[in-house]
Amino acid sequence: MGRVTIGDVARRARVSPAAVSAAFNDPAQLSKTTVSRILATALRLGYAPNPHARALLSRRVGVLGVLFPQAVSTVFANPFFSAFLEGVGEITDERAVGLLTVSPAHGSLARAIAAAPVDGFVIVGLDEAHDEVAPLRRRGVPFVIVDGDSEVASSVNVDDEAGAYQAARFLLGQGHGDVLVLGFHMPPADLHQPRGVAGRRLAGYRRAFAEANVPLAEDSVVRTPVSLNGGDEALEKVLSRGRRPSALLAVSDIMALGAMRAARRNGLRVPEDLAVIGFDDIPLATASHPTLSTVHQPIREKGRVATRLLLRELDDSGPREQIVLPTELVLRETTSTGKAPLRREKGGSYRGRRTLTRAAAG
Amino acid sequence: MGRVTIGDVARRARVSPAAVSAAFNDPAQLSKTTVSRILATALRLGYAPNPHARALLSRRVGVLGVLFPQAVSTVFANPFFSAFLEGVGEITDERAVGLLTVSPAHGSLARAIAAAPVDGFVIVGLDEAHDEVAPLRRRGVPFVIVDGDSEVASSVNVDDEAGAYQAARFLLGQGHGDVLVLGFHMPPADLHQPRGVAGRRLAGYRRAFAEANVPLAEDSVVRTPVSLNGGDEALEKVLSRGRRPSALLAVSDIMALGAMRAARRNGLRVPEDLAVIGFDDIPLATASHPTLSTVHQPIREKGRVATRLLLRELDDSGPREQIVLPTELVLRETTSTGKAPLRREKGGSYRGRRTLTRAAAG
DNA sequence: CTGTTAGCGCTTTCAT
DNA sequence: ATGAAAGCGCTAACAG
Repeated sequence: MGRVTIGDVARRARVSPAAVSAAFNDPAQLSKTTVSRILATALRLGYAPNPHARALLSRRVGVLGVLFPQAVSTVFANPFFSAFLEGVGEITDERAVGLLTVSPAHGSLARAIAAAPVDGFVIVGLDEAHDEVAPLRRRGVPFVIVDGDSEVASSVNVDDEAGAYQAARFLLGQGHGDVLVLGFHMPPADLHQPRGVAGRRLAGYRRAFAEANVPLAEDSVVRTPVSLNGGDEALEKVLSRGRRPSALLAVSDIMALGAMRAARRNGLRVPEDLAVIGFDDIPLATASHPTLSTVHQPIREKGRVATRLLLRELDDSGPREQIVLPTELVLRETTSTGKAPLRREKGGSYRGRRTLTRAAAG
Repeated sequence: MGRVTIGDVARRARVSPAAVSAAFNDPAQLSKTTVSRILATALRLGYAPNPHARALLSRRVGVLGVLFPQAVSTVFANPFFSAFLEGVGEITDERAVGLLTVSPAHGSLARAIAAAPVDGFVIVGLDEAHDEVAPLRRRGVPFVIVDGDSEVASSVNVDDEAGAYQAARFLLGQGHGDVLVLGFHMPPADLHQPRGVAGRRLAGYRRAFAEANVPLAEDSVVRTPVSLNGGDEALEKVLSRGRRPSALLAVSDIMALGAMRAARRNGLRVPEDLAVIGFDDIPLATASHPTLSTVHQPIREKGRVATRLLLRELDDSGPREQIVLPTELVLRETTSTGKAPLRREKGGSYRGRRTLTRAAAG
């Protein structure tokens, strides 16, 4: 029952620990017979190398961390993150490395980060400058930022502003007067100056409203958690106050889907009574009924790109890059007016890659 | 840039490495002034303890592994797993431990398992006797089996057979003659004797068919991947062959949702032309339109229970348990006939807990 | 209260 | 082709 160590195997096989190590890692340098004898005893004794000891020495664990700004349980409730993790998983699977999800949770994020046995981090939704990121830098653990600002670290973002702008402009162009906006729930401190993704999407909406000369009243922007229930309850509350918006912009598809459930429950038909445009284009957007119009962003691709960037940095200490992926308005049934054919409209630009030379980070 | 170690801090602070260690882990045993001096130098130098060294000594990393039988990218494509991970995450967050997902992937599962820096494993969809589980036992890493058979390890399952039976019986009771079954895609070897969840759900369906004296033809059971597209393509193919089933039983909600998409595309109305019952009761089942009738299983609860069981085993070396959670047929709109009120039917039983005494397991 | 000593389990020179 | 010895970074005993 007590864990069997390399020493135990060595003793039983009448060789040195070094020989056992070699038998596992570089069999060529041992004679065939010793190797097989060692392997046999190892098997018989049920020996498995201790990953921690190995990692301590090799400075490699074969694990990539993914850092979320929210509790793990909330993260998995949002298909956006699932899709993102699919992308990450494609690469980690291919490279046979594990995937460690870390989140703020009960204890402090800082502690969790500091203690995480990983070779590198993909950080989602946090700016490089964020306090939580400091311990990583301290530990000298390489990281890539996703959906957040960065100057020196590599990062992957999408053109949120342009996508949001397209969505709002389309709705306004249809003549909708009362548009309800479902935004990200956020700490009060950030409310008047939302940063990152939340800020960019809202800014896109606002630009369209401004251009169309339609005022966007403060009570038309409802902050709500990124979940089915979040969207559902947000619309429910608005409807219960007697307001009847004719269109809805949601910063996330899952919110939009939740809102549609509330709409249906309240006897509103989509899109006739309520036009809806989401954001993300999660796989379910095409499986809902009616199918969801939304701002497409390449979610899986985002995960793949970020992971490759990180892995490359780990392997080659390659250069840092800031990447911005395009967004695109996809019109489906929740905005269809009569029998008009569905349209696709090119959204954000692919700004190309700015490659930075290695900076004095970390 | 070179990582700073405890020794560096000790030297600069003019104390011993042990003092530095104490300053971090048990400040009480040091004088206040020394502690703050040490902490200050640590901060200045950018010191962070090395998790591997720490784990090597303490035999604790603060990470729980979750082992899936499929590639990570497939796993995250199935909301069932997301919901399960939500449950797991609730507990790991609470206890401030990380969550490492490991999957077969490119490299061998065995290697991945052996090398994973975790304190314990939640194993999903693999029997205790499975070959892949051996290395764990060898390493002496505690684990809990979910959705799989086990004799000595703790396990969490639901009453698949009973749930499936209820679903099939209901459909058959409605007089459906041509029922299509969407089953789990599986390796050819297992086809004629499916094990575990796949076997139990199919067995439940079969029992209902047998009782109703309706033959279940082999070509009425279509094996398909557990995903939106899997279900979509499966039904598409059947329809394209000219067959028009009046009802569909899917072993997974996500398949059912995919099939509904295919049905809609082919002009079939649900439930009028095609009644549908899924399995799992993922959150989306209530957000789809029409809402999905399904066999409810407490997915998040399953994740929570399994994780608590594992944690308890790690902490107390507590006793092993085999737990079976109940299932329940939930009738929603995809089986509604006319205006009949929705029904709930109690399904599987909560068999209670068999508590095993500690067995001689690795 | 603080410092010294001795490993945790493994790999890696460097001899043999 | 094989073994001995040193040490990765940290902490747990013990002494001082």
